[in-house]
Amino acid sequence: MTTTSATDALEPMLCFAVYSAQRQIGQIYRELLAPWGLSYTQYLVLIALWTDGGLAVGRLGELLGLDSGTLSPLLKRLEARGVLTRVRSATDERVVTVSLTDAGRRLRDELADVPRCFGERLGITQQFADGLREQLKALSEHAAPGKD
Amino acid sequence: MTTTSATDALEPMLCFAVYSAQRQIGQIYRELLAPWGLSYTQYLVLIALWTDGGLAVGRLGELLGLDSGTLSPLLKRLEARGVLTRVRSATDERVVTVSLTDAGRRLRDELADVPRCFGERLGITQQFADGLREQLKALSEHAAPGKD
DNA sequence: CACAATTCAGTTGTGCACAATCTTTCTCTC
DNA sequence: GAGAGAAAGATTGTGCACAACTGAATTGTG
Repeated sequence: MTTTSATDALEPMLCFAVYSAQRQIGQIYRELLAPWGLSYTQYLVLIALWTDGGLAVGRLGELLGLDSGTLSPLLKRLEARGVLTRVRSATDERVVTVSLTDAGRRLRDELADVPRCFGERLGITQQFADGLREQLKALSEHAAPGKD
Repeated sequence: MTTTSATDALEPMLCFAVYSAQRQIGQIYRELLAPWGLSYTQYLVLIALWTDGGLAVGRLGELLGLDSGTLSPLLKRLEARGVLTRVRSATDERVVTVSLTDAGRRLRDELADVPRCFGERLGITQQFADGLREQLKALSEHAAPGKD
């Protein structure tokens, strides 16, 4: 018995646990956001913009940890959908400022239930979620490049 | 003061913590695996095959939680690199069995240090890693679709 | 046996993530 | 103010993840 299976090799790896959890979470959000045709990353961008209107692309990238290679096409798609506008700054022509349209602001109300639905789908207590989040934050801080 | 910034909206979200952690982990593996030109997912496939030689594509997918849409091209690339072979089963022509070549088995030794290097880069204790892994596992089990 | 349903892998299409590169604009220094 | 360097965003190219579909092989049922 207990023939060594590949499961035994993968299961003890922290990285695999994070990788799997992230993909399951992505799956839940995919279902929750499907009615609006939004991806998880697009949802994160909206959250940022609901709080801070008029963000530069670079600032948005800092907040989400994404570069222009990811954000540029993503923002273009959201603009094409009429959710936001991309306007080149008058004072610094290099900067593009991203702002929500009325439709984009309306999404805030329409998507108001998403966090609650996500919590229900996970079925964990707030304490558990907060504890896990704190530990992941600590992990991220350790892993951070620590710019020499 | 304390003008509400988008950071305050993103930081309390567990999903964002997992998302960020996963991408940081991916970054570390990208650097560690760069000398071999392997992606993280390719590395996971190798781990599975080092333990269980001769896996069907479907079984590999079960282990990693990936479908053929992801695995087929990935395995094709690894086959082109001479790391593994894909052979259609004689007893059931639908099944393709994936096996390591000698070169693929040699990678096991060459990559033996990767887990240790990863642990060092994270700079956390084994206890912390294990605790986190257990919690993520619990999260995944809660999140699992629970096939009705 | 026939044939409907299922299974397995592959393919297609979309979007994200990231490295590398490019262009434009700005800034700094002389 | 001219030119070197930096900064901001876009573009290109690669690979992963996943939905949807295709085609071939197998299984189950009558």
